[in-house]
Amino acid sequence: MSNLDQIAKLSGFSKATVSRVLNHSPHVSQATRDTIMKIMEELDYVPNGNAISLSKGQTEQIGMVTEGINEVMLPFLNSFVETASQHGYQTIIYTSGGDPAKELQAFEDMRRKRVDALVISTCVNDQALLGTFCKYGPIVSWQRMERPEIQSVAMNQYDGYMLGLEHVIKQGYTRIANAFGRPTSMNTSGRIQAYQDIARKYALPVNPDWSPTGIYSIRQGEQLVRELLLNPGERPNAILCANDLVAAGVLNEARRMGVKVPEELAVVGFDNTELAHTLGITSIYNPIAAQAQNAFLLILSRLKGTEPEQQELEFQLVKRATT
Amino acid sequence: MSNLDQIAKLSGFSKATVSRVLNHSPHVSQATRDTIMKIMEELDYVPNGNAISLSKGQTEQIGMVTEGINEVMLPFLNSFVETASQHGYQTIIYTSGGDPAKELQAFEDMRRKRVDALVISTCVNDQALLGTFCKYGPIVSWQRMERPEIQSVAMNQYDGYMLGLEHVIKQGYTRIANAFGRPTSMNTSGRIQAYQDIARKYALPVNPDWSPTGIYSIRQGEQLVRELLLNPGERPNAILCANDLVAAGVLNEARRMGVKVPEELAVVGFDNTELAHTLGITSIYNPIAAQAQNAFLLILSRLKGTEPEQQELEFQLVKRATT
DNA sequence: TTGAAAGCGTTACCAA
DNA sequence: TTGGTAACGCTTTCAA
Repeated sequence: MSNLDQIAKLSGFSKATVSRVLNHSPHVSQATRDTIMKIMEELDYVPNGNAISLSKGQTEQIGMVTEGINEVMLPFLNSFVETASQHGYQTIIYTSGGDPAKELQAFEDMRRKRVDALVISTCVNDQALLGTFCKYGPIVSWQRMERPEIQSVAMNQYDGYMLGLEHVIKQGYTRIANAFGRPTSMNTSGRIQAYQDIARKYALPVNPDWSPTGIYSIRQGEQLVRELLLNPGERPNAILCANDLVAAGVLNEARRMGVKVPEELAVVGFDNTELAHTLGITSIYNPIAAQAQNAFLLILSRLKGTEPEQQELEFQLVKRATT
Repeated sequence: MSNLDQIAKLSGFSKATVSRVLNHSPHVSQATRDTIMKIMEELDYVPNGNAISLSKGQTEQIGMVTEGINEVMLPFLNSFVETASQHGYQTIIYTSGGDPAKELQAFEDMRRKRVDALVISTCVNDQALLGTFCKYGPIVSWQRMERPEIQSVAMNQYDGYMLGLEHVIKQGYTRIANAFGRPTSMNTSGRIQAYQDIARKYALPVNPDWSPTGIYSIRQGEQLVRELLLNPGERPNAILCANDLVAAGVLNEARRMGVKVPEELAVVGFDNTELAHTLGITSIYNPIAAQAQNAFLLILSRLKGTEPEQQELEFQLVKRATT
């Protein structure tokens, strides 16, 4: 493997000049540039990325921290990787599997200069602790954060959830159950707030058993339906879900139990993924890919010290066969 | 930010000794180690990852090359990231979006020493070209490869597909259609071979229109069903699909058209993802997560020069409501 | 426009 | 067990 030193020696110029050619500096004569380029080609030269990173103090790599990769965050991940790559940045995946120590590894890696910045989705560590890492580089969160030092590209879940609530009420459903997600997240508290507000506004029957938290998966959705429908006492006639996976589980199990959807039970998903399309589930469109783009752009502006250019985003309700 | 030099000066020892403490060398007295460790803690010292990578000539990062991240490769990605992380390796995502130039970027990055190795799934560049990069580091493929220099953790698709074929035939279906995947992949040719063999064995009716290639997505599955069932002439009564996404599309559209599944049409998916479980689609279990583990272990053995420890894997048919 | 030399922060070899 | 010092391969500042 050839290096910059060899190119310099062979061409008769200094390392500095060769470096200038590499970095497209205008202060190199065309003749010199040509000579050096030719030799680079002959030797099949490629610059060593580690040396550049060490010298510059930047890696052009961004870490994405998450508990695990699932279908809901797929568009986020894809869009982020794509946008980053368009700007010459790479994305490193850090999955914690819910282990705080493992998650912290990603933040340590920013201190170690392995990544220039971090984008986080679901985090299990204390936010105050994570906030202390902000001095080592930009941290942007997909979820809404309590700590102001960690910027967020989250959208106001209150508005999105309200869209779903108003929709089912307009369709005549009143006994509304909610499968909420992570209990500690601000996304969830926004949704809970929306539900409370609308329950008060329309004087809906409220049953504490109808609003469990910590429901994320298909299986949990299936389980939830069994509990809600087999319980003695009044049944809900609409279920709003934390995401489309849960909605799929709910729909599936309800049908298996012989419950008619949407006649006896309305089901609303969230995120409007392909799954919702396939199964014909009414869902709330959440512009996730655009949020990922915003996340990268936010990081880039912090890295370059420029003004961030963000796009305005909004939720939309996509009505299908389950309501 | 403190560095190794400062630790050395403050402790009164040399950089070499400090480095030994960092790398848990046995040739350091306990007293020295304690002294140095204490100072490191006081200064909140962390080693610079780039400097280590440059010096060692290794980054402990592995690139994953793919056209895009979708539901089918999710378990592969998750399992790979997890396994790699257990061994102290990070995973960098390279998505090409089908652009050969972009895909090549990943391979260039291995030359540049940004990644120590590559794991590839679907590749759009010429395999002979990709093979030339083997001299820069290990390359392991998820798909079966024509080039022997690129190792593969693929399983013999012939066997897996045969499982599905024998199953539908045993259930009495004879007019079998196939939604094959990427036409140029060896995975697909293995499946085609299985179909041809079984068609001959049981003297099945073969219709060229019944075996299209290049079908990967839900939408394509929906489209395919329309073509197959609306065409004049004989209809197939079973469709084996390239993956569960396609099967979901097929099932969905068939039902929408009023075709009874499994009475009038059998549907078989591939990979046995959560989607197949949710929709009750018969599918062929493909131990994808274990393949990803094998892929990493193969890379690690090449990197360390040790003997690879691989686990034996096999397909299984999971019968559900669509056959 | 070009060059010399001092970083960047480690590791690894050879002596002591 | 420890230290001195040359790598590792590039960027950047200061002079010329």
